[in-house]
Order: sequence, then structure tokens, then C-alpha cells
Amino acid sequence: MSEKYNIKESEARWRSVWNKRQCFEVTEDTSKDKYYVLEMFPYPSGRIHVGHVRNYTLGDVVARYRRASGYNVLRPMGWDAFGLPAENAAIERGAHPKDWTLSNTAEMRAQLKSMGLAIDWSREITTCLPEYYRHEQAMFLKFLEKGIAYRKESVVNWDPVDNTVLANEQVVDGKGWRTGAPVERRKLNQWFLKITDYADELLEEVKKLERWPEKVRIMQENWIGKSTGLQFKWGVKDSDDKIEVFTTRPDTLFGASFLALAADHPIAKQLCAGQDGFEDFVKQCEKMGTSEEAIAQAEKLGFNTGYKATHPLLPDQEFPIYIANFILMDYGTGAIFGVPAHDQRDFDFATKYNLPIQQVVKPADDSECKLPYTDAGVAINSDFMDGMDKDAAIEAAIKKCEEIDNGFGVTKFRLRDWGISRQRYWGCPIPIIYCEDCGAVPVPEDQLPVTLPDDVSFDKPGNPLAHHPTWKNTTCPKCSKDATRETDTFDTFFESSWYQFRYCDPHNETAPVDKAKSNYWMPVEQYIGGVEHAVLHLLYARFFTKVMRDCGYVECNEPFLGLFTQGMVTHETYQDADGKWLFPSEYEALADKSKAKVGPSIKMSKSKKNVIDPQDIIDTYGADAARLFILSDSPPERDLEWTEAGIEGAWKFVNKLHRLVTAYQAHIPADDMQKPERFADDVMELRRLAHKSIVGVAGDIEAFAMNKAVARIRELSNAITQYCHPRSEAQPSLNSGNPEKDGQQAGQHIDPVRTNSASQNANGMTPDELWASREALEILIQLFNPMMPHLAEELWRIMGHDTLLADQPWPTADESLLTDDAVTLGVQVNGKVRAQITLAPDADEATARETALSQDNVKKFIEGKEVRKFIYVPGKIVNVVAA
RNA sequence: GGGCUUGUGGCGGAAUGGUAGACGCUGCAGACUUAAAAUCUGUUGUCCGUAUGGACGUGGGGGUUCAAGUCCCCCCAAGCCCA
Repeated sequence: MSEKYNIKESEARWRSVWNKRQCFEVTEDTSKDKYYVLEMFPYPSGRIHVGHVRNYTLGDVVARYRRASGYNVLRPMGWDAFGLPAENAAIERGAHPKDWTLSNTAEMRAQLKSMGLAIDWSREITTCLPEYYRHEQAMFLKFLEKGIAYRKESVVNWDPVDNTVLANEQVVDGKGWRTGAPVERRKLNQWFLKITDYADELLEEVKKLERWPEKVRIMQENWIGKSTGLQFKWGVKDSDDKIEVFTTRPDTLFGASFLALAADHPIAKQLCAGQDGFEDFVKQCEKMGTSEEAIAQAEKLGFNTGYKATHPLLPDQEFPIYIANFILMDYGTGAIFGVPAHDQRDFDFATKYNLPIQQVVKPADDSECKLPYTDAGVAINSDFMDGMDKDAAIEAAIKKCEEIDNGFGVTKFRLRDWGISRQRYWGCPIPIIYCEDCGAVPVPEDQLPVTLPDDVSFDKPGNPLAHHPTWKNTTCPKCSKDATRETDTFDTFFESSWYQFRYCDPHNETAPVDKAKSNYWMPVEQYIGGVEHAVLHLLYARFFTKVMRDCGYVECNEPFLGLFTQGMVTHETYQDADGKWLFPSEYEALADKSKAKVGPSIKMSKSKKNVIDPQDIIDTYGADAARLFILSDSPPERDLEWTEAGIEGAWKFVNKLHRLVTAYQAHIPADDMQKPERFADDVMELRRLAHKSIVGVAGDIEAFAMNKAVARIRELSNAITQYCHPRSEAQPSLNSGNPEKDGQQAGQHIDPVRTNSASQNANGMTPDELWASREALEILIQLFNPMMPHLAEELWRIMGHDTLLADQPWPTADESLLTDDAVTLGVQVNGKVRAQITLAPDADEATARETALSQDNVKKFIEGKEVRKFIYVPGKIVNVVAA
């Protein structure tokens, strides 16, 4: 009798076997195709969360599947170990950031290992160690030499709580993304990387990343924000002033009816100083804030300056100059010309202030159009542009302005250079020395790494490096005079921008990566992570790759060929009668649940307490059950709702698979049993399903449809119990119990192959059943190996193998078993299914017609009607059109 | 305001334009058990019908097609991103 599956013992045992045999450690091997699977490395916050489990389970399925498919698979892991939480821990509980971080990595490493991941742990990297960050210091110096890194004074977003500079993207609604404190503006000397030099390449190549989600590509395109257009000057009547205007629609140049300036435009101030109502209007604009949301929703208001502008191409006309509340100084040039006929906002404005509306574009097909007409069309009423399409008109307008020396075509990007200075301790020191005489001097390469001092205190706000009594004191490498070190550290996105290369050669002491090794492993075939990194991390890593290429470190253009962004893991929320959040376990423990409130399933967050500790799950149900559940129901790109029922269900399936195999164990023939010459029909059906599953599961995994792969595996396991099972009285039957069902099953088995009852085994199984069940079970085990690797190894061993499943190739499907010799298809009459018929897959139309029309229910529905048309799609459908 | 995505049973979700609801959860009925749990079997979109069967059904409305969850147009709702 099968024993209950001892999950804990078995899982630990197999992990230790993989570890001892170094199954997942790889080296460059040019005889094999390589496959680099990378998941976004974790920040060592303390313990893994369910999002990590999802991320790394997905990667593990891909890695194990590709490995079985014959690839040389690189699948590394490491720690994104610099960052603010370590300093917060230092401030809050006095732990040193280094100790805190390293003890967290130790804890999380053990947790990840308990998941049974096929990772090459010999390549583990920890970004806060000098062995890692010394190379980025060296690269920074190289960037400096190449002019890619530079220093400038700039206004920064200052978070008054964290005492640090925030990147624009770290400011959410005018508040720090972490602290929520209103951001202040300060001027500081900062180091920057010239990502804008690469704007065009980053834009052009992101469009070609076919294996990236469309939405991520679009987000990056929008972030880079390329716009081309015309920058040109308008005159101010009775003045020498010129107003510079940028437009992306030079083709509507002749449709202008007014000019509008931002309230803080220098010329606005100059023109209107002292005018009645101007100050009030400016104040009103300021109050509105600068967010585009406020501007879009506010009523469009203008202040008529009374001045007139002169159009560079229509010198005889005059245009009123307004100050408008919807123009921002830091967008474009802070001035626009209004074309009411072709812009909704200008249209609203012109209507409000009774300004002319001149149509200058009409639809290309001459159809009627309602103004404002904002689509592309053909220019009219536009002098030399008349009849041109949008692109031609734009080109002509730019050319004209350039000819009269009044403007030029420009390309503008929304993307700004990457500010990399952070006023924090727990980051990579920027290797610069400031000398009174020599200025900012790079630390000579032989003095690298500049390491962080350990003896720091966090009792004062601000940067501990700046407070350190001696660390920053040094001498100038050029003139040897006393000098001070840069106390800023790199933005932690610096570390994660090149780690994909470091994994290729993690212990290289003299270079970030060996070029030959990077050429072998890079680019990453499959990158997996959260969509929250769609813009920043992924853009910086792409940028860094190109800079490293241009500096001669690598020969790779794009780091990540394929990207998969997983959905969030959500959980129901619980509140007690007082509105206090409850942990799921607290809610379950409530004596009276009626008073508590169950809220919607939302992203797990500590503040709402709707979190599950994956370690509890692994300890209770085992790693395989946790992995299975996370792959089962939801498609990986969608949000996954974590439920108790779901993990219970997964755990039951793990045990069921174990029971299934152990129930066969006593009866299953040896591996070398001779293949029977004939198989009963239902046994053939099982064999076909098994072989189709090989192809199906592989396709699903390649398409990241893990939920469908799991469904196929369940189908196959159901079929095994349904078609072939031990029927001995002495053994507990899998189909147990129901005499009616068993009788029916027995009846089914009257088959020419098995008329000789002597050929039956003591357990009631015929040789073809026995052989086919072994075949199907082995296929089944191999198919779920990527999802539940511990169980698969265990069952592989129970099946009598002394090989490791981790080393087994993906099973090969027998082509002849991939097609059925009969297919059931629906017969429609006028599009409604009225009957089913079974035909050979390649049956001809005459046969199909005869069979279909002879069905009683079909006859009923075409009675008294004429068959006008007969549609037969072999293997798919029959449709009888009758009237 | 702009961009993107998604709307299918009680629930999670399947479905190269070809029998909608695979697979699973839940529920119901039964077997096993002194009993329960576990396990196993059957059943489970709605409505009508004892049943063979029929009508309805993929957010709403139109359209293309022999055939639409899928393609096209309009609308509604939710979510995410940019601000």
C-alpha cells in the first residue's frame, strides 16, 4: 500500500542531491545553444514575499524546460543590496546597514533555496560588496573620460524627510514616493549620465523588441517622448521682442488666430507689468498648480495683453497676445500659437474669446468634417502648402522658415539626463576627489575601489559619509594637496543596470565581465519581473548596455531580448468591527466573523495586512504545492488572487499524483518490458493524449501559458486513472467503490486484444494497459517536472529510474500519435449545432454530407427546406444552410 | 485630459473565425466510515421539459460572415501607466 507522501523529507532530499551534483552550474559550452533566463534580482528586505515566489517560479519553469530541451541554461541569482531600507533599519533599530543587509541575504537565500530553484548559486552576486561595486566605479571613470558622465548644478527634488534627492520619477503628486512628504526644490552639484545622447537609439531599438510586451514598449516610447517640429519666432508689434514658439504641427501655421504665453514667460512679465488684473491672473495660474491633470480639467482662461503679434509668414496680419493658464513655461518654449480649427483646446479658447477660426486642413477624401479637425489631412488656405498632405506640409513649412532665417526644424525629447548622485551612505561611493586647485579629480584606477567606511553613525540627519570624521579626507591625486572625497553615492539603479553582465563572469577581479563570456551568454533570452520596472530600471539597463558597448566592455546592443511582466499577487482584506486591519490568520481565528468586514482582493501590502508569508506556505504544504498553485489558475501576466482554497487544491493534487504513481508501483512492469504489438482502442486514446500533451505542455510553457500547461497535466493524470488502472481486489482501486462504474469499465475492456484472459495480470491489467500506463506515467512525470521538480524526481525514482530527472531530456512525441483516426464534429443547421458526427479526419465532403444529412435531428431542422449550401471544414465543422 | 489593457457560469479561468465554458475551485448527490476527515464516483451556465430535446447566453448596441467571445464601428464599466 502506498504511503503518504512525506513532502518535507522528500523535497529536502532532492534539493540536496541537486546541490551535491551541481546540477545547475554551467560553463560556456559552444557545442550547445545557450539560454539565459534572468529574473529581476530581489532587494534583500528580510524575507521573500509571494511576488518573489511567483517571479522565481516562472523563471524556474522556463529554466528547467529549456534545460530539458537541450539548452545550456544560465540561471543566476543575486542581491540588489544597496538602498534606503538598510539605512532606515540602521536609524530605527541601530543595525549596521551592512550587517542588516547581509543577514537578510542569508535568510532569503535559504528561503529561495527551499523553493527548489534550478539556480547556479556559484554565480551569486551581492551588489553592496566591493568585489561588485569596484567595477562600476571603474566604469564610471571610463564614462567620465568619454564625456558620458558629467557634473552640473541643477535644481533637484529634495525630500525633507529622507534628506535626499529624488529623481523626477520618484516624485508622485509633488510628494516623495517613499515618504509622502511634499518635495522641496534645491540647487546642488550633481553627477549625471548623458542618457539623452542615446535617446534616439533607445527609442528606435525599443520598437524592435518583439518579445517585449507592447505596453512596456509604449511606456518607454512615451517616456523618451520624441517630438519633431518647428521652432520659430513671432514678432511683437511696435517692439523688437521676439517670441519663440515650438509646434509639432507646422502644417497648421496659416490657421493661427492668437498667440498665448505662460504666465511666467519673461515677455509676459515685460509686456504686462503694471497692467490691471495681470498680477491677479498670474496668481490664479500659480494656484492651479502645474500638474497636467489640473490644467486639463481647469477652465481655459486667458488674459488679453492688448499687444499684437506678427506672423512670420503673414506680415500684414495682427494676432492678439494672451497670457493663458494652460501654457507651462517648462514645456516647449512656454509659448504657443493657437490654431482653433485643429486643436480642441485652442478651439475652446477661441470660442470663449471670440477669436477667428480659420480651417487650414481638410480630410484627404474631401468628406465633411466637424471642427476642430485634429486628424491628418490636406492643407488648404495655406499659401505654398495648399494641397500637400500633413508630412509634406510640415516639411515645407520648416523649409520656408529656415529660408527666411526665422526658425528651424527641431527634435525634442521628454527624456532628461539621468542624475545619479544620492546623498546617502548605503550606496556605491562616487570615485571623485575635490581639490581646491584641480577641481573634481577622478580617483586613479589603481586606488579603486573606494570603499565605504564601516564606522558610521546615523544619529544625525543627512549623509553619514559627509559626517564621518576622517573618511572624506585625502590628497589630490594630481597635486597631492589636501583634498576631500565626493560623499555622494550612486543611485541604486546603477547596480541593477549592469548586473546581467556580471552574472556571466561573477568572479572576474580585473574587469566587470570578460568579453568572450559576455559574448557567449548575452543577451538574456528571457527576463522576468514586475511591470513596475517598465520604464526606469529597464531603460537604464538598456542605456548602460549601450554605454558599456561604446566603452569597449561588451559587444551587446540590447540586454534583454525577451521580457515577461508578471501580474501582482492579491489577497482579500479584512477589517474588524473597529475598522482595524486584520491579518488573514487573525480573521480566520475570529470567533465571530459576522462583525468583521471582508474587503476586495487587492495587492498584498503590509499596511493592509493582507499578506501571506510564503515560508509558512512552503512549511505547511511544501514548495511544489506553492509553486503549483502560483502557476495554476491565472495566466502569469494577470493578477493572481491568493486563496486558501487554491493552495489546498494544489496540495491535494501533489498528493494525488503521488498516490497515482504509488498505486501503480506494484504492478508496473519493468522498464524493459516489451512493447505490445497491439493496443486496445481506449489504451490508444490514452497514448495519444500523452503524446499530444508533450507537444501541448511545451507550447504552453514557451508561450508563458503556465495555467494551461497545468490544465493539460491534470487532464493527462485524469485520463490515466480513467483508462488504465489496477483492478485487483487485493489492491485499493483508484476508481474505488462504485460497483456500477467498475462493472462498466470491465465491460469496456472486452476487446479483441484481450480476449485471452490468461494474458491479464493478477491486478486485472492487460499487457497493453500496463505498458501504456508506464509510458503515460513517465510522460506525465516529465511534463510536470518544471513545475513540481521535487515530486517529479521522487516519482521518477519510484518508477525505477536511477537517473536524475533534472538531467533528462524533454520527452519526444511520437508523430503518429498526434493525430486521431476519428474526429467528432458538430453539425450546424443555419449556424446552430443540431447534431454530432464522427468522421475520419480526412473524410471527403460527400461522406461528410451523407453522414450529416442522415442525422435525425438534422433531418428535423431541414424538413421542408432546401439545402442551399453545405459547408464542410474537415476536422472542424459542418454547416448546412437551408431555407 | 492622454495612452494602454481588460470585461465569458457562483468563483479563477479555456476557446489558430468553426460544437462557448477545457482545467480547477465551490455547491449538490452518492460510495467508503460507527462517525468525521481524507479519498473515490457522478453532477454542476440560466430557463422550459420526466426525457429525446428546445430557448437564451461571452458588458450594451449595430455591422461583416455559411459561421463572431474572437473581425469592424459606436457606447458603457473597471484597472494600470503618464502626468
